[in-house]
Amino acid sequence: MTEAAPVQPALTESAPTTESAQTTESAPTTESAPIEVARGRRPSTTRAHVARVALELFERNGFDETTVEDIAAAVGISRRTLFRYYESKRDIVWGEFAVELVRLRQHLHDAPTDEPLMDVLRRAVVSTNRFGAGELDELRIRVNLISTVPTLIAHSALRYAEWRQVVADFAAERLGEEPDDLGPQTVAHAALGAAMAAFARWAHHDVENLSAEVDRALRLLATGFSP
Amino acid sequence: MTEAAPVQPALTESAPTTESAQTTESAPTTESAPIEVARGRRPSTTRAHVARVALELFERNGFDETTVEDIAAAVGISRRTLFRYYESKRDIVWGEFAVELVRLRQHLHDAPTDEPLMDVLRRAVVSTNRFGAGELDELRIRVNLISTVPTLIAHSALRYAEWRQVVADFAAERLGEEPDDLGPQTVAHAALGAAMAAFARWAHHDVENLSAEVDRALRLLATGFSP
DNA sequence: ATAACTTAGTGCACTCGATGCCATAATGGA
DNA sequence: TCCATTATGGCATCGAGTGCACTAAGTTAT
Repeated sequence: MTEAAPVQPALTESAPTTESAQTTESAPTTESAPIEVARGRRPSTTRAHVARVALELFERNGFDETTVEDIAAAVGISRRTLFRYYESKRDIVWGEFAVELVRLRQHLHDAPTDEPLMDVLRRAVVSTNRFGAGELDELRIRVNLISTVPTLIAHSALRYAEWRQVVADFAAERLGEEPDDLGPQTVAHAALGAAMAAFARWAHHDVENLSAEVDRALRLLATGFSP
Repeated sequence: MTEAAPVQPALTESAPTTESAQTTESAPTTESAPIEVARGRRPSTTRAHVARVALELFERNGFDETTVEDIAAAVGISRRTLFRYYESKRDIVWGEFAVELVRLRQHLHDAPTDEPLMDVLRRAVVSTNRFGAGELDELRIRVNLISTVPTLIAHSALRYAEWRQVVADFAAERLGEEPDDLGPQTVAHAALGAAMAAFARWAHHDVENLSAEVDRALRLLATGFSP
């Protein structure tokens, strides 16, 4: 009955208030790539805006009660177009998860090789899950949905599998094994579990500091539960 | 990309070969209940038979490629009736998981109170996941599906949440905390992770002994990954 | 035997998420 | 202006579920 999202993305872009999109957000700051000028028809909205509108509907009326049609209408696009912004209705709740994964992988990769495995892991997870005060409200909504709505609990398994892969790859390198071996896999699964537990408690209970909770959970894991 | 089912049920009933169901399987051996005689129309098939037929189709043509219509036709019942045997197409793959959960809870409950937490847990998980030689083939198919097909990977999260609840309840009692507290939750998540990792390796790789693998994973967990 | 009750099976209509296809709109560049 | 490019939108279709009303096949009581 208790689930959570160990990683959650923040909102980045701005929300078009009027249908007429601002000409401001034209330059995509993709580093180390030739500065291509936007060609073709401009998108009429952004992923972030779609997410914001959808989350509000989800919170107000419930996830299952909100149809894709409803969301599309609220955003001001067609149902078909909505599916071009997000692969599925469920994915809206996960936002820019893929970006988070890249950050996590980078963190793990950059850690000093003499730092103990579980220490690196803990620092990396805590670090990639730092959020500004302005992001916390929406994050709570997301985490609450993900850990509460059956459809989303189910969907979460797919995202978590990706997260574990990142951790397993790292653990494999450290342990001198293959990512599919028992060691790396168990580390990945267990670390995910610890992080999920921390997130769930932060979202549902009276826990103030998310980072601290994640830190605690991963420290607990490193003890083997035998104090 | 790597998932697994920590617990999987065995087949129990027999498969009606002909449409005319055998009058043999009439007495439901529900222990400690008044021996009620079957009333009303007799079921035309069994959950186990449906599962067997469906799994064969899944294995041959793939899970997503097999429609509920296909399964119903192969079993010899209508689509509507199929949904009275199983809540969803996905649930067919999970078989009698609920029964397994009861067994696990019982095991944990019956353990001597002076035995260390992680020892009890390990023994219980290993014990509830012992399968006879005759069941292994079908179990492998189930586990392979569950850990491979995205739809099923997703669905697994719901079942795993139930499994964790059982473990968390037990851990909570041992640790003198609430099931929702960080300790029990982390134990539950981590234990599930370890078991999943073991199952995945058993199903996908050249691992012979499932029980031994589960045992190894849970021992590893108890070390805190710091050899 | 027959009526009454109980349980299982079925057909039908309908909702909703998702997807493929194709036409159309908007935009920058030649 | 015409072209290449990119976004949007409508439409048809599929497949999983679900609610409902009705039929079929049993058992029990009269």
